[in-house]
Amino acid sequence: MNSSHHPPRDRLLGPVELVAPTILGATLSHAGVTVRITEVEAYAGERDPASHAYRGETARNAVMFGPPGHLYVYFTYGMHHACNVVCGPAGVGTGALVRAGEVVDGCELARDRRGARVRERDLARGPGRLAQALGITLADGGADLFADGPARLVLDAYPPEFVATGPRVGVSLAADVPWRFWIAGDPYVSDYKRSPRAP
DNA sequence: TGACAGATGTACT
DNA sequence: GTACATCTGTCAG
Repeated sequence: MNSSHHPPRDRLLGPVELVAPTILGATLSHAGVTVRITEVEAYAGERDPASHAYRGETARNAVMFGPPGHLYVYFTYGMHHACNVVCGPAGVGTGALVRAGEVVDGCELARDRRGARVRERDLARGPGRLAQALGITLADGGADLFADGPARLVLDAYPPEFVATGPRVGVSLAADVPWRFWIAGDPYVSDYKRSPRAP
């Protein structure tokens, strides 16, 4: 149930490290697949050395400097896409990386995209896997998650259970800042890996 | 469990 | 031109 009378987009305003955990338990849908979000990370724009927005706005990260509730998609390691929900007011460049989820609808489609041999638990466990399961690519960058488009975010289940906190995965700067949030005990959460370049 | 290849955009020199 | 990235799958041990 959703007791708030505010539009869902307004729930994404505020400091991203406080907003990000409220995305846990929400559902993200795209192209016939829906996932229940189990793990997120906060990236705090120009005040966060690990953020793509740390050095200010560029063509790549421009979406994060726009209004909240839009999808910032980036492509990395030459083969993986990852999805962020833009948070905070326009201009600050903050967002929440959606790191993992449980596929709750469209399992067949997700498996087609991820491969027939992939275990159900691994369909969307990890940011690259989640984007692939949902069929999200750079073409979806900038999509409004609260409009009548192909990508939709439904924020109505928080808090799901106890929220656990720890350092973010794979970041070499600000490697100890505890801005990774996941649903405690949930099996659909990725493994922690510290960046090999972290101090 | 751990090391590493894989492939390309981005930011910085 | 160069280093490296909000990663994943595979193979050695």
